[in-house]
Amino acid sequence: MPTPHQSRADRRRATEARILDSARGLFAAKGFERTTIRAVAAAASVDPALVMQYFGSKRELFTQAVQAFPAPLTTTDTDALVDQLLSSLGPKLGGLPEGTLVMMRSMLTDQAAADHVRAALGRQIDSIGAALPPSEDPELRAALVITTLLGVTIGHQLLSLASLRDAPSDRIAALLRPAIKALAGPPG
Amino acid sequence: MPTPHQSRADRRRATEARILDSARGLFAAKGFERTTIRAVAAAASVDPALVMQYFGSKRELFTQAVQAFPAPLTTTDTDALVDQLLSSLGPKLGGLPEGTLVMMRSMLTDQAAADHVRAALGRQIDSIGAALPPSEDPELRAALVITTLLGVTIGHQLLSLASLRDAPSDRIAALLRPAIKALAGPPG
DNA sequence: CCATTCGTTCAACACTTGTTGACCCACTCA
DNA sequence: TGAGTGGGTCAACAAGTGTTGAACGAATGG
Repeated sequence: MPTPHQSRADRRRATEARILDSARGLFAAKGFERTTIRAVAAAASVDPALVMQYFGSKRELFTQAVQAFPAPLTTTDTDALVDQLLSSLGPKLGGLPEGTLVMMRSMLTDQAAADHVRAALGRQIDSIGAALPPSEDPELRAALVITTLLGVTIGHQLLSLASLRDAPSDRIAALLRPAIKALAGPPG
Repeated sequence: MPTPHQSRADRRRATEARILDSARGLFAAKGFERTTIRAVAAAASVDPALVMQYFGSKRELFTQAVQAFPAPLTTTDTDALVDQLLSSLGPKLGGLPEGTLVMMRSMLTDQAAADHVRAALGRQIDSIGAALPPSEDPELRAALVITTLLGVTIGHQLLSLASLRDAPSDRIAALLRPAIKALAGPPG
């Protein structure tokens, strides 16, 4: 049912966006391997061949669906840094962009996704490590901060652990804050 | 080259064990989907059909390769509990059984693995929640403790983040301890 | 020493996957 | 109105998957 008052170019952009959305949803839910071009096409009410024509390959579709992992943060104030990190967990429910979930879902079973995540987390770790109060191993502390948040996010968003799903996210943040601060370094 | 002084039954058990080992290694490295029966068979220097005859199906092979997720812990002393949890991260390098890594590798992309992990973590959370000092949300605190350790383990064992790979694991444990205690509850 | 078990292999099936090239037809535009 | 662009579909291929049934051949046991 073609929406009226829409130019051919508009329709094309719309179709392309619809495909990309379906892909993101499926990749986020099932990962790279288990998401099939045919399923994406069906979800977008389109022929599989069209997906190929627009995106070239399944891999290319994946990278377009992912876009970017969160950019590294920079703050010199530890408290502000912690707040910023915690807010990325989701002010309400599922606060991080779907493209990020797509990456996380596939990072344990797809080489390309793993490389991407390793690099992105590495950048975050460096940037946080530099912002932490002086201590013996700022980079290791930063890595532990990041992996802690990673674990909580996985349990919450990807595994849907009941205890986390049912908890208000500001409560989660409140409980997490002292732990993150403890990891970050010497009080003060 | 058949080892002499080995009965037919012995050889059969040896072959079966060799297949299971190859399977565990591949499942742990690449996950359920990307591990093929043919690859397992090749790694065990055996025909693919033999794998089927011994294990029935790829799924069955997987569950046999996994065996059990860590059993829930029970201790009433918080400090001892924390120590026990930290030691599961690996006294030296990679302290947890390969079967556990197999599960973790596939939990984000395989429904059965996800269910298994959810259940196992749920049990751990319950058990830890009951052992925690009285507070408002013992179960939520327990969930955060577990997911924190999960995240660090993933970063360390499955993603091989450089900052974690290069760190002595007792240093990791030392940095983690205060954070876990902060999550566990009120000091005392 | 022969019949038989049984560990093991061979060859094939049925199916799904990513990917491709030919084709159709509604819309644009001159 | 009539040619032509281009969004979209159809049908098929080649490769790889889990899985199966028949067959082989060395060790066994009577």
